[in-house]
Amino acid sequence: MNKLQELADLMFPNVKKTIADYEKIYPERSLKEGARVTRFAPSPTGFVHMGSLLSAFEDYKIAKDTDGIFYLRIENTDQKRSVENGIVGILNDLKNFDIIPDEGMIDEEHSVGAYGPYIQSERQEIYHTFCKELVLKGFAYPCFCKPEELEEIREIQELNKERIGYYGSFAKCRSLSIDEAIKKIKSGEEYVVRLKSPGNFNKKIMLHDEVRGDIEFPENDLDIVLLKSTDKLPTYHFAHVVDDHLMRTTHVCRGEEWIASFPIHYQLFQIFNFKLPAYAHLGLVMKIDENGTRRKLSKRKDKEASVEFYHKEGIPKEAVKLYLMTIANSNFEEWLDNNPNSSLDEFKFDFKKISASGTLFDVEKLFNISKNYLSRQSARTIYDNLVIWAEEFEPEFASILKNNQDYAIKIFNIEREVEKPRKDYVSYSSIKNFVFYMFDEYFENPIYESTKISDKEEIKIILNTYFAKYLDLSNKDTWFLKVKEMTDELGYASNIKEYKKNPKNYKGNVSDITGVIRVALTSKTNTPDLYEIMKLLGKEKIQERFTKYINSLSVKKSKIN
RNA sequence: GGUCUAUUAGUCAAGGGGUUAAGACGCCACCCUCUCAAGGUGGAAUCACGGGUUCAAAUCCCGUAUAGACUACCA
Repeated sequence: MNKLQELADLMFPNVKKTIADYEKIYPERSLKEGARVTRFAPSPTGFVHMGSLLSAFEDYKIAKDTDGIFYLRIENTDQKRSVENGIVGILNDLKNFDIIPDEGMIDEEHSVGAYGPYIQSERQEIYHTFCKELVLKGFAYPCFCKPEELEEIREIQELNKERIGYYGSFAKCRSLSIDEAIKKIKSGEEYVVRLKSPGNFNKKIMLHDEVRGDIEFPENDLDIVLLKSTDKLPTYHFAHVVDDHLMRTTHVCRGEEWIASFPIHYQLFQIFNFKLPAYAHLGLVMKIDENGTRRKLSKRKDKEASVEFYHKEGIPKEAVKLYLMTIANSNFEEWLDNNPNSSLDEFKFDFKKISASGTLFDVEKLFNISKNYLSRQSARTIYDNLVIWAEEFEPEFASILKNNQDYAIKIFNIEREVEKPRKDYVSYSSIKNFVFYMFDEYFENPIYESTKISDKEEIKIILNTYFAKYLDLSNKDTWFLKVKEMTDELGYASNIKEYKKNPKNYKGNVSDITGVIRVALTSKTNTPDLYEIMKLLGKEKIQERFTKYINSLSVKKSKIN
């Protein structure tokens, strides 16, 4: 038996299969011409954040636009980062945005699809088979360097202003004889498995990126770690190459942070003689941090990075999706404008329209999209979704809504379901502030905003006159005519233009009058259409609230005196 | 330090040799209007800098600057 074989057997005693066996188990997919296979490959470290959601979404679209396959692979080779129920969490977040994988994990333990296991911790045997073959071919070797030694190498490199890394003459264990390696392993020394890189840093290679075009890199000459020491689980680089080859991924669409390791991945594909998939490196989602500089949106530090944040805010997921689409493909907004009634599935992604530069996450824009989205929903839809949201985040409001279903829907229908609907709700969480005054439960001790007319006696006259003689809700136009009539009678201008010309001739104008009525009924100076509000409130409540308002004024006065 | 990427208004961006340099969000003004939210009209605001190439450069080339990513037995 040759020495290399002995070493390989010692390192991987349990490997029974060969790469060729796996090639048979996972044959090339028979998909129609041009169909793309993509994947989303997160670590189960908790919620999906905006950046990865965007990337998942692009992967999904890129596959679906061609009737291809989109699958979910869980990258849990770093066991200490894994979080309980992390997979279900990811699945739920994706599902929430209608991203349903065709293959991959479906819960913490199970998966569907013929190219599994789809969780890396269960692919150990595969990685070892591939790695063993590398050892046999002289492309991988055990490295016994301790962390301190690596640190030392690094310090020397920094001191001499040399390139940092484990390569060339710095790669001590590379030149270890096979016998020595065997001896060390037998004596129980800890080791990692490293790539014996055949690359030359002074040689250039040209790699193609679907988003950025051709990029020139130096060849990789780093002896990167393939298998980690303690559990012999693969590193990202190695797992990526093995998995994406065996799962027959055609398009690797991932964040820009990976672009620097592209030469490593290319080299591994070369060594194995595997077909290189197409790569697309997406611009990162950024934010401005406290120091005023841009940085990658961070899962840990930025609350707005989490999908959960928008859920709490009550931003409809459809709006988040629309926003993601607008930052994902630059021509999406235009397409939406031209195809307002088409299904989003009809929009096709284009690599050329994916931005290469990082995008600042723009919450204002999201709010605007959300506002427009909500304005197009029916009152019933608003009601249903609001109740669902409120049950989770504002239970009291939820029960009020449920006890007054028909009434609530009528409220939401004010200036809705018309050609140019009202646009004031930006999120479910914002709705209560727009409608609370319609419910007596929230109108027990209203805080009245101040009006232009502040004299109590005058207010009393206005409200009493209005209630006694001019409260006619039979028709919006006649109602307003009545209001104008009263305005003139009380010495105010019913015509605002007229008033502006000669303000001295009047005590005020019609908006001052309606202002008083509005505040009396709602406590607010700004509300939707007064006529609609009064119709819903009804005569009895109007009277009640007028009285309440007038009383509140006297209370205030006596307090001041 | 090294490698790579990016750079068009406050933000997202179109445009890839000749354009009055699109559009969206935001901002401002006016119009409409019973108040808002809208809607309408208009406006301010952009090609990072320096050199080339060219009759002509935001666009091509070379530098520089700035920002970001990577440079882990994290992904």
